[in-house]
Order: sequence, then structure tokens, then C-alpha cells
Amino acid sequence: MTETAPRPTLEAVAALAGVSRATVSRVVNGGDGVREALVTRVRRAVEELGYVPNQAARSLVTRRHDAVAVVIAEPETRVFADPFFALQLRGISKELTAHDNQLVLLLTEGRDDHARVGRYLAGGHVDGALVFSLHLDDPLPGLIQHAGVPTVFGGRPGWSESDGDAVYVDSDNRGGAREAVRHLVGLGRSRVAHITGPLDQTSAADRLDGFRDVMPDADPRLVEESDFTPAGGERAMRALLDRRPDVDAVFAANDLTAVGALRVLREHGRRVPEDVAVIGFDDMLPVAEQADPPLTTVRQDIEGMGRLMARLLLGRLGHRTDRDAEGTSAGVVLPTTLVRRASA
Amino acid sequence: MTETAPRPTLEAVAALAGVSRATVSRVVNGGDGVREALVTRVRRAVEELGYVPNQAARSLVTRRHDAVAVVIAEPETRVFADPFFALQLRGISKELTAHDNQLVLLLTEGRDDHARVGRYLAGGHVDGALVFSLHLDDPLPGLIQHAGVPTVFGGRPGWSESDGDAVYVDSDNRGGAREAVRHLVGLGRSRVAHITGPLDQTSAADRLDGFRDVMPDADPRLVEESDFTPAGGERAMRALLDRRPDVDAVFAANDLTAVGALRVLREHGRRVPEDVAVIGFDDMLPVAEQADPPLTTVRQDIEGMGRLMARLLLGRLGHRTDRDAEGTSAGVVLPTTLVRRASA
DNA sequence: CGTCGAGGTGAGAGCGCTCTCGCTCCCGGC
DNA sequence: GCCGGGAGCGAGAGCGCTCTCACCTCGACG
Repeated sequence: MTETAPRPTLEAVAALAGVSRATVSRVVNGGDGVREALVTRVRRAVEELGYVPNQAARSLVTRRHDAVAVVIAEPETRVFADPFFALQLRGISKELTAHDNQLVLLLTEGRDDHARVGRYLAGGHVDGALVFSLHLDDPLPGLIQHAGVPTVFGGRPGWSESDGDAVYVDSDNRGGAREAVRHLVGLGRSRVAHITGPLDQTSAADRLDGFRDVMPDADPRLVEESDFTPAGGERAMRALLDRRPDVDAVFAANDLTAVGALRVLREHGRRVPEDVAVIGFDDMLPVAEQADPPLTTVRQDIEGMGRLMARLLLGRLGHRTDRDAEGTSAGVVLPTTLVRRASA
Repeated sequence: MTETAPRPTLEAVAALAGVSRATVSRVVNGGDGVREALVTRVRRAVEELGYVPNQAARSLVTRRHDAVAVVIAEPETRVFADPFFALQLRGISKELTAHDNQLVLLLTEGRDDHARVGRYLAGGHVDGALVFSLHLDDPLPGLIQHAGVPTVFGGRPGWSESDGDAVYVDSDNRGGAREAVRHLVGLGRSRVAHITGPLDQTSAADRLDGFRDVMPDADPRLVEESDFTPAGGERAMRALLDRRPDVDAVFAANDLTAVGALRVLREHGRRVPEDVAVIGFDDMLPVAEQADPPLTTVRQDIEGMGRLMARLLLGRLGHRTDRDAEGTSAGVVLPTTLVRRASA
């Protein structure tokens, strides 16, 4: 194990620059109220010694940590199979590093982990939290609220009624779904089916609502609940074909499901889009673009959601990111766009 | 903004329990050398006040942080399109939380980020680092070595010759590739092609080496470099069919590439596996299982790699995880297994 | 019955930083 | 020529914790 040389302290820099610790501190933290000459002298000393502030000592007195927790609660492997979180993380990461904040990742699976996360957040290790709460019955949001840590949620939390001041970022799932279904109707399709996601997730529920907005009188047999996976999409499509062989369009709750549906349709000899038009959701590139035929889908800006979440949180933490993010005390809903490819 | 109540300190707990700070500290950190009676009294006080140690204050004196950085250097979006990192992260996360360590995620894109990461690691914010260094010419490993932070690499770093004491965890890419190609040969195929990954990554290079181990005399026209993506797989497969229409087996460097190849083969009217046997690498479940036909592939235990990386690092940090991880000063290579499905 | 040592406990000195407060110095106004 | 005030800088007091070391109390041993 390499012995790490004792890192230089403020004191050392101060000595070298011939000033007091206070002055060095001032320079390191922006340098206001210090004469230009001294600033450069201190800067040089910092450079020479390779001084890096000790974050622990700093946090001890400032009570800030310049760190944000990202909590991803997901017992299922499935989540990791789609790049959704990865993209959000990327957006979050970019925004956080742009403001010199660190990203502490907390992955949870199961109840005991929840307690751990609650303790960690309550422990004041981070300045705020970004939480992905997927399920309606998730106890995590409650725990976090209780911990008193500024939080922004990814996706609309299920319990929005019970607690008004939750800040969240979401895609316009309902609006996107409406646009998709309208597109299908515009193509002259009248027997439009919908393969939903797990309805205990708000995103899936909202997409179903969007579907119903456009097709209020749809035969209930044209709606099949599924689980956002290709295999689930296959099962659902089979059920749908079984019940309503005359189906002429399918709005799948996400791209993976759509891919499963495509496979079953092909298997049953239905041509897409001629016999059955198919439309997905997410615009997960490798999936949607490589599907056969390439998938028409509703794009959501996942990385942008991540960035926005981070920006909102930093705003709440007083980071004065930009004018825009300030003052938001409820949810922000990002628009979606329909991407036309070959399948509808 | 909810005003956070001033959190109780050691002092407060000590006062309530009627002991000194030192004793409370002892109890909080394990409680050795303190009478049972006092231990319970202190524990009760901790409970009552909801005391949580201030990590900053603790780190300031112990110089430990109980935090590990995970550095993922990847300028490309591609990485996020496959769940590789997500799974590794999951394994890492499990292992770290099991030992009460936090995971600080550092995503980098581009050179300036490297400097940032270097500074962060050198800054002594974390006890160690887990680094995914994908490319041969990546300057990151050097920077990190320079920062003097205990590090475990994910995947064999390219510069292993220049620096012997790098600890890394890798899959047996070469052995897995050998097994795959032998399987194809065992099927009676003699014109086996290989679609490689980007050869500036050790994993891709090693798989190519494995291919060559079994097919030392292969026509160079049967090897086509690609990029681990489905689109790249399509391109490569087309090139291969063009040059050697008589190809009767394909070993693709990963599953995504294999899927692209499958598509092109189907397009060209070749039956899989009758006319051309196809084999992938990774066993990315949603991809491999849902492929048409389901993909025979080489499975690597990605989550296990993550766990092992974390365990090795914690071992180096003196965490005494388990007997096993100790004393490893070089690389650890995890076995792969061939998963037979329909495509070969 | 005195002595020694082991086991428990508390006092106190920092860890490296920030931030308040007070001192100094210099400028402009009367 | 004196005074008020602002700008620039330093001294010093902590932030909440750990850890050394001295002290104290026993039980065991000679």
C-alpha cells in the first residue's frame, strides 16, 4: 500500500504565501475582498503545494456537503435491463458536476434497505436527494419526507394527493399517449388496442389515461395490462389477438413491450403497419430504431429529465443555478414528441 | 424549506447517559471495553435523541470516509444502451452497503472531466476507487495511479505491462471465446467468422485472441472489426457475407452485435442455425433470450464482477471482508459459461 | 496485607477548516 | 488637520468527533 504523503493544509499554504489562514480561505472560496496581488500570491502557493481543501473539515463547519444522494428503489432486475436510469443518471451527473456537487448513489432492494436509506438521509451526509419512486405503495417517499432532506422526485409520486408540496419531474405521459393514439386514429384505425405497463406505476397509469382520453368508448377487451418487458408484450399481444382478432392498431406502453408485440404479430402473419399499426413509448434508440419494422414511438427526453431534477434540487439548496429553476414548488412536466418511423 | 432541527451531538448523548463523550464514542463504534450496563444506558440515550454521528467530524479525525468512488469513463452514449454497467453497479452497491460504505458515482466524458476526476480522487474525499477503464489509450488509470488512491479496475487495463501491481477483475474473455468457437467447430462448422468489438478495448481484443487460439489459420477475411452495437453487427455481417458467402458460423463479440448479424442473415435468407450458426457473448438476458432465434452465448457474471471488485477494494482498505479477497495483488479473472440456446 | 496489573472511564488535545470580530490603514469630507 | 468609514487582513474560537493518556478501581498474587 503506497503511503499517502500528508496533504498540505491551509496553514501550509498560508505560511508559504506569507498570509493568514483566513486570507487563504477567502481566496480559495472565491477571493472577494482580497487584493489582487495577494490573490495571485496565494494562488501560486496553492498551485505549488498542490493544495486541495479537506472537504470533511469544511463540511464540519459549513454544514454543507456539496453532495446529493440519488436513490433508486427497485427490487427488480428489469429496471437495469433498460437504459432509462442510466440516461437519467447521466443527466443528473452532468448537472451536478457542473455545480461541483458529488453524486452518492443509493440502490435499494427490499424493505430493510429502505430503513438504511432513511437513516443515511436523516444522517445529514448529503444536502439533498433525488428519488426515483416507482410504485404507488412505496414507503420510501414517506421516509424521506420524514428525514427532512430537500428532495426532488423522478416521476410523479403516487401519493401526490396526500402531500401537496412534493417537487417532481415527469414526462407528459398522458399527453404523449394521447398524441400516439390520435396518430393511430388519424391513420384511419378504429380498433386500437393498448398494452399497458404495470398500473401501480404512475407512468403506466398516466399512459392508460391518455389512451382513454382519446378512446373513451374503447372495448375493455382492447386493453391488456402488461409489465414493460418484451416477454410481457408478447403475452399481451397474444391475449389481444385472441380476444379481438380484428385489432388494427396497438399502442404499447413502452418500446420493449412494442417489440414483443411486433414479434407476435409477425408470428401470426399480420403485416405491420399494413394490417396492424404499432406505436411504442420512450424512443429507446437501440430498441426502437433496430426494431423490425423500425418503431414509431413517443420520445421522452430522459437525460433532460435527469438534468432538470438536479437543477431543481440545486435551486432548492440555494445554488442559484439559473433563473428558470427557481420558485418551482410543485411538479414539472416535460413535453414528449412523436417520432414517426415505419411501424405506424 | 423545513428548518432542520439541530442534530444531537455526542456531547448531548453523553450528558443524557451520564457518561463522558469518550465512552459514548466507544459504544457507538462497537462498544468494546465498556461495561454492559453502560453500553445499554448509552444505547438508550442514542435511541432517545435519535443520534446519528456526524460523518464529517468523524472523517476529519479518522481520515477515513467509508466511501468509494466508482469512475465510469465513457464518452459514448452506447455504454448506457447496454445494461453492463448497471449490473456491475448493482453488484458493487450490494457489497459496499454490506460494509457500510457509500458509493460516489463519477461519470466522465471527455478530457476535462479526467482532470476533474483526478483532482477529486487526489482530494482525499474517498477511501478508494473502482475504475472502469475501457480504452487502451485511456489516460485515466495513470491519473489515478498518480493520485495515490487504492484502486481496483474493472476489466484488464490496457497498460498492464507498464505497471505490474494493478488490481483488476475481468471475465475470462479469451477462454470464453475459445469455448464458443470450439462449440461451433464441434457443430461441424469450418468457416467460422468473428465479428469483433472495438479492438482498443481489452475485452474485445481478448475475445479475438480466443478466436484465433482455436482458428489459427482462419482466413483474415472471416474477421471483421465492429463496435458492440446492433447496427455495427449488421454492417459487419454484410461485409462478411460479401467476402465469404460460404460462411457457416459466426462468433459475435457480444449479444447486441449477434442480434444485428441475425437480422442480416435473415434478410439474406440464411437460416439460423441450419445454414449459419451464431453465437454471442455476455448473455444479456432480454437481448439473448428474446432474439430470434434465442441466442446461444457466453455468459459472464457481470454482477459478480462488480461484487468482487468491491470486495477486493475493501480488502485493500483493510476492511477484512472475508478470507478470500485478501492478498490479491494482481488480476482476478472470472470464469465464463456457454449457454446453449437455439442459434448454435 | 501490600503491590501490581488489567480493565474501565474521563479529560483534553487536536483534525483542518470557516467565520466573526476587531485591528490597521488609507481615503475623502468638513 | 481631524475624524469617520470602508476595505483588507489576522487572531481566535469553535464545528463534532476520535484517541491518547492518565487516573481510578478492583481482584489476584506473593
